[in-house]
Amino acid sequence: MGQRVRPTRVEDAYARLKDEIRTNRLPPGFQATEPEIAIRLGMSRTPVREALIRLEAEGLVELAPRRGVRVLPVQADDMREIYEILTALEPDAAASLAARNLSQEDLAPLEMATSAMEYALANGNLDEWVEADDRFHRALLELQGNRRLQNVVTALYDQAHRARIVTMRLRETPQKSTEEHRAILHNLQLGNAEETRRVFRQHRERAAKELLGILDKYKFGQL
Amino acid sequence: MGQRVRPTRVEDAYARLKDEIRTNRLPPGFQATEPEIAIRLGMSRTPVREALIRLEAEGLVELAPRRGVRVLPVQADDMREIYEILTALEPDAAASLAARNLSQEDLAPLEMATSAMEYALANGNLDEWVEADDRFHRALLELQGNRRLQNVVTALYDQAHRARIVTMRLRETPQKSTEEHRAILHNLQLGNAEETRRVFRQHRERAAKELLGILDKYKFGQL
DNA sequence: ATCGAAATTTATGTATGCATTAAAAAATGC
DNA sequence: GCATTTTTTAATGCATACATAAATTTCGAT
Repeated sequence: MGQRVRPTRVEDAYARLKDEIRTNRLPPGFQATEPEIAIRLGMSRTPVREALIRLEAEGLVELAPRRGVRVLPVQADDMREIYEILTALEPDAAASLAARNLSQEDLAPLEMATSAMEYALANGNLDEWVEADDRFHRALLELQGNRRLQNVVTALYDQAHRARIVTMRLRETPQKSTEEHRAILHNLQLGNAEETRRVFRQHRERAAKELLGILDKYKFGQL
Repeated sequence: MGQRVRPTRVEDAYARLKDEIRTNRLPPGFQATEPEIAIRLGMSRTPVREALIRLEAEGLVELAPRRGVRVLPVQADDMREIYEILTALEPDAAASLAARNLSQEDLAPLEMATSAMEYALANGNLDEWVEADDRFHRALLELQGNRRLQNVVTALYDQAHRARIVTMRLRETPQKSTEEHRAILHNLQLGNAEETRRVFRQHRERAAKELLGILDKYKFGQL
């Protein structure tokens, strides 16, 4: 299979930093210099720098000229931008997938993710719910196949993920959202492209509205 | 204004390489090692490397383990991916712009780009036509305002640009395409969101079909 | 001539060194 | 005290050094 290459330090730095950012352990606004990060990760500045360039390209950090790296905040306006794009992209992708009339087997990853969401919801496990939600959307993209689309959407998810973690606790339980996922899956199974698109679009628009409402309401200065 | 910082070598390397790739002076499939590029650009490997990482993130080159950099080809499948995304994004963006009922003045950049296309078409200046077309789409995005959307679409344009240059010569004159731009602009002026979306979507779908037809027909092994 | 092993070359990943210059701190004058 | 200048500190951009390992060539044996 894919020749196992020994992981490089750059990859390590990239993965670790990205994970810490995604999970808010390196919170928005966090700032540090290259040497500081290098020491923390136990390597020289070179691989750290290269990892940071990648993270910057993905929109997770900003490399300020003399102040080092800053983890970018995700504020209401950012989420507006992100959801605007997702609302345009995902329903289309789902519709094209529905048109392909996939087998139950092909759709299994979506079925599993949906069930996991329902299960997590029933148990009030919000973190797990968010993860399952993520899996659903990623699996859908993978099935759809457009690699560039996957990259674009994934990058946006990674940016939005942090805000979602925080707002998760400030909203009602995601009952509605879970039902919508089930409905999307149902329409994918039926191969109903137009209805899939409609339901998905509505899902995104409702979710965006809800999330933005919370962000505006609580006015996170630096989220 | 934005404090003029002396351009760094990384920026220089990035800009030069990107331009050479965009214009096919570094054609798809071109391959070189880091030291080779460094010598060509008159700098050490370090800034070259950092520029290459950026270009890789943008999907223009591939950093193969031991073979150095390779300029990525843009084949039919790639264009299919790119146009699928653009078809989902741009019509939506245009529609949201139309809904804002912009003034003639605001729309001036689009007017100028459209006129330039018509002029270039009349004079059979295809290179200029492509550039004006590019300006139209970029101006529209800028007006629309979503920064992330701009980045995503711009990156896709940069990838597609090279294929467009080549196929330009193998197709009929872009009469139809030019008219469609005029129609899009017209609907933006009228503030007709739904019709703007429809016309734009049709524009994208027709353009994609045409371009893919040419790519499939001529079967560019390595474009 | 053909194959395989050993030697050589060289691209990469990473560390380190260093000049430049921004920022912070200290010192000076009012 | 407060503002201003000087000094010090230290972060970055870039060059260079170097170990490792892949690729290539050389060489020898059959």
